[in-house]
Amino acid sequence: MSYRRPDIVARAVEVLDTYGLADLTMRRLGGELGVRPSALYHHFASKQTLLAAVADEVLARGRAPRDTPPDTVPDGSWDDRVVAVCTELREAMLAYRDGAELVATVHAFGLGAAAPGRDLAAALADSGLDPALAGTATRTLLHFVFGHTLDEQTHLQAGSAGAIEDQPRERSDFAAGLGIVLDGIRLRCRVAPPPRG
Amino acid sequence: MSYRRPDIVARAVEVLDTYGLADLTMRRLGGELGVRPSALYHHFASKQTLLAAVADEVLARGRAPRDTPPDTVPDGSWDDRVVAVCTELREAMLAYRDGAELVATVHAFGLGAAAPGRDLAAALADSGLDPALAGTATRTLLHFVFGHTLDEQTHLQAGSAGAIEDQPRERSDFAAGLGIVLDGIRLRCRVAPPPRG
DNA sequence: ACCTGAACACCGTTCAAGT
DNA sequence: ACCTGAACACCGTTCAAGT
Repeated sequence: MSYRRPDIVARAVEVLDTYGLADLTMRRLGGELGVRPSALYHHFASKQTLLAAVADEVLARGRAPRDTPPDTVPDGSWDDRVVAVCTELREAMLAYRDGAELVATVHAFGLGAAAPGRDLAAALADSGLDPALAGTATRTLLHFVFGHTLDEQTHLQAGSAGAIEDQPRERSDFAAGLGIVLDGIRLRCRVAPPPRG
Repeated sequence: MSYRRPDIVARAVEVLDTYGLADLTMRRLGGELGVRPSALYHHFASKQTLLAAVADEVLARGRAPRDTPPDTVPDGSWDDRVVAVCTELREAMLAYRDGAELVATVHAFGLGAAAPGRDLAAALADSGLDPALAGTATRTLLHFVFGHTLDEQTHLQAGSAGAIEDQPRERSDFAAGLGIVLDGIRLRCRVAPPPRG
């Protein structure tokens, strides 16, 4: 049974948060679990597969509890939902050391971390945009959130001293950047020209 | 004299393009140069420093020849120049295997690849945007170009077979995504409402 | 100044063999 | 089914010693 997989992933999250992504090695994780590194290959085909599972776990933990059942249509306007998904994604990655680097890498290589993209696509499906443009918009939003949060976390972790005054600047920068992308999208989903005044 | 540094970087670009970023190791590069790996540490303090130099070389080679002297104000409207810088950045990274991964990583860690950011900031300085927003806009554009091109190059290199039909789809997707971000920026730099008609 | 030789402290992955 | 033991083919980096 794949019954120990969750335990291995949970330990891997601990190692990630404590020592960083560079020190999350198969040998170190094995040592932490009291097991030879080769034993891990009975549960995961490769290190990349393991990292994908860790990225998905980080995202799952950062997911706000939804009071609506899974197959209910989410409430709120499509753009409010886009902001919610992007904000949640950023916060999920910031919650663990090197979280942004891990999730962005796993996503870039197509191994996992696909949930935020699905959520964004679902929200944009209600925007009235044609499917091709909605796909472009989804990817553009993801690139923004990944890129911004990677920068933010790198700078945050670089100087633990100056982190106190960097945090608010970056926080508003996230909102401002997201606003830029979102307005560009909004401009394309009105069939009629925007109302003047 | 640092007279061999350019030779080392040139060889490193060859190794990158032939074998990929994962195989661009100090040991392999040393072997390619007929030298022990430890000899490289007389020219570069670390592998990261070397990679930064390689990234800057890739960007320099992709730079279109400018017929204007360095300290001349570039011609064209600010947004045309933004499109030019982003297009050139994408093409420079696509010109070498794993170019996007290399340049994006070096930039994220703040080790190099700073020229495109400077060029974008210079263009946006003429947009009438206030400096803080211009900084946000610069970073948002960079995140888009890095993220898009990383995706594009990964998919391009994954299937060499289907690359023929993927290329045009991605090419127009780049223009479309850039258009979204650029329109969001334009919306913020008009003090007066846009002229109707 | 530039490079060698040799070492240090690691990696991911495979696989026969044990239980 | 799950893990050990041992190996294979590598890493980045340091540093005394050579020329």
